[in-house]
Amino acid sequence: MTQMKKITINDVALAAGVSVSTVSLVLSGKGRISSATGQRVNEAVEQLGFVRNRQAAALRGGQSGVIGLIVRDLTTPFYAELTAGLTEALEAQGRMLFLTQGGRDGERMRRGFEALMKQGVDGIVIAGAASEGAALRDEANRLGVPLVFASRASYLDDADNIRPDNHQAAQRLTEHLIKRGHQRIAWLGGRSSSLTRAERLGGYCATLLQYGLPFHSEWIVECEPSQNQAAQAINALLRHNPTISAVLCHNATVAMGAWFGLLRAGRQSGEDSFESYFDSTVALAAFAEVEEERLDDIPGAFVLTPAREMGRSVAERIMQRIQYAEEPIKSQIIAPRLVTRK
Amino acid sequence: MTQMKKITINDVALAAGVSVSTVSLVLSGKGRISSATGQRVNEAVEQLGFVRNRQAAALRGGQSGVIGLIVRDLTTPFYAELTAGLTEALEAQGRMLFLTQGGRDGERMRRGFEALMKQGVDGIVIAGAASEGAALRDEANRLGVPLVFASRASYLDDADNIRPDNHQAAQRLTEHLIKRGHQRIAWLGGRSSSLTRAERLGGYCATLLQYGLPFHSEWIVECEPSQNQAAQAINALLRHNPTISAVLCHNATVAMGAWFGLLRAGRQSGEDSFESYFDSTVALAAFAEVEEERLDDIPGAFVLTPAREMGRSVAERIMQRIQYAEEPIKSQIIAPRLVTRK
DNA sequence: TTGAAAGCGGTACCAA
DNA sequence: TTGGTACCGCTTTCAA
Repeated sequence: MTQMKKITINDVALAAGVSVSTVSLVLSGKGRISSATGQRVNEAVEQLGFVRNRQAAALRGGQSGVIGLIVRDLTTPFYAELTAGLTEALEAQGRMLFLTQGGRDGERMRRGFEALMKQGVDGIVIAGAASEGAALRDEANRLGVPLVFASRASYLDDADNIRPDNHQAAQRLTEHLIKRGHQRIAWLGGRSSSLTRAERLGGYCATLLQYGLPFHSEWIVECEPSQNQAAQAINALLRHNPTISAVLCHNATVAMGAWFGLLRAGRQSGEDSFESYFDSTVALAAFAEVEEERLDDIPGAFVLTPAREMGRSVAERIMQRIQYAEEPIKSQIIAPRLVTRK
Repeated sequence: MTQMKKITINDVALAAGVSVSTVSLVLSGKGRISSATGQRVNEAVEQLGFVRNRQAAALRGGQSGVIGLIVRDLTTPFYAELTAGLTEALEAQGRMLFLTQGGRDGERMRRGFEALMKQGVDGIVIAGAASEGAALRDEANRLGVPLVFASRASYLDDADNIRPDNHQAAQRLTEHLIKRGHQRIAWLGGRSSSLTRAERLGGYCATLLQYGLPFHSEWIVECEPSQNQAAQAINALLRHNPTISAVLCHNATVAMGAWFGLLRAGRQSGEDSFESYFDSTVALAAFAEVEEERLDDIPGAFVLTPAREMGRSVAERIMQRIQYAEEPIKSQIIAPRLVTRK
């Protein structure tokens, strides 16, 4: 309430008894200024509570220091984590993030893009692009704005693209099971329309073949991300294919559902020992979206995509692109991390 | 690649054969302009692919149309959902969001605050404030910037504050159990240092007393948000207090863990029927962070704080504050929603 | 109905 | 080492 009027460098200049250009120089630490005036200016700044207006600065010369993000859906743990990593890295560089949501089907991607352009961002990140992506890429480079894509599966080839290595993730998980003695490994979860799933399935199949293990299409079952459906699905699967000894789950929800299903089936089977039933029958392994320390009751291995790290990589990439306009297109594939318990 | 140079209203004015002021008027739809020139200008805009620079606009005249968010931790589902609701509502009003993270202990709140100020935001939202909050509130109103807090429990009194009604949430959940015939209801989860938990416990106790039901401090057990620990904790609890017939879980993770624990205990108990064991022994109910359609295997009721709605309310509140500077301080309590399954 | 011109808060070049 | 000053892109009186 003390002072409602905005303080500008003029006020500072006046108070310090110097010119605005001097103040500007002190602020940006550019020209060689005598420590005496430097002092005076800084004192004035302090005393008046001056806050520099970056918009004005950006208007005149350089960059706004702001990069825009169009994220598919913040509510998805993966994207939330990615966004967190991205802001972290940007803030560490004194930059900021403009947030917009694209929507699950990209309905609002275009609007977001335009809003960001109006705000004069230095670059744009699109996390989880929809079909709209290609058009925006063209638009962006028509306008000369650096654009980087981050996604969960392969995307456009002729654009910077950072994504997880789904193939390798599946491979590692499958290999892990094989090395633990499993020969008959099934797949549970995901929708067949998912590209991420397709890439993972590729890694799974490849690994099975590589080890000369059987592969049956009936062992690959789709399933909505619901615990209940996963529980039912795994039991149906095992009932029809009792020889299956391990199941790869497409995500944590499915894994939990499967685990619930197994617990109940185990009970119903009338086995004597709880432990022996599961250890001797079905092992679980799953793809995790983020660090799942909380889900520590589910036995088995997880492979996770370090989404936060991915976010940091995205930050670096976009900053490079801003720095060197002529940087060639470059994609980056983030390696998964295998986490085994117990 | 076609045109790297930025198009300004000057270019448009030139192309349309009018003055910049005319273009500006057309753009903002203010002055009365003949539809003829209106046409010409719009064509030029279209043709040149002009994008208006909001920074410049904000510099001269009014607001930047941007509000800043300092969020404790985007990775928490609750805050992610809140943020999503907030951006949604803001975007619907043609405004945008600057995102910064404050950190779990508010380490980076101050930095974020200053960065936002430099960017010239119209207002600031702090979601999940730490101790730093009070200082920032003072700072904000020294600088004359509207500030709104959003949190999971009560916070500062002399500031706008939007939060869930934890008391009522616990009350409804407890009442739900009582009406289903439960008389001996325990509490599982949360840390005793949590204010949210304290408020919920208040509602729980109040309701028990109100119905003349027994209340034992041994029935209230702390527990880390880990499935495993929850599973162990519930079993220990029930072993020592076999008469307990229902358990309130502090969050979904604890609820799942408890459910895992019950499933295993049920098996080990050697009951004949899976269903009967649980139905006749322990019912679960839980506080959920967000819509948990995915967690549909856990039986029992949930009460959830509509975080997304909360985000929208926050958006409205901050916009009001921006609009009417002299608006009095006002807090808002968001009612919970009870969800029962089956 | 339209145009000219004065800023908004800074930056940066050119002189002093 | 400093000061003067012409912009940056747009809004907004004030005249024409």
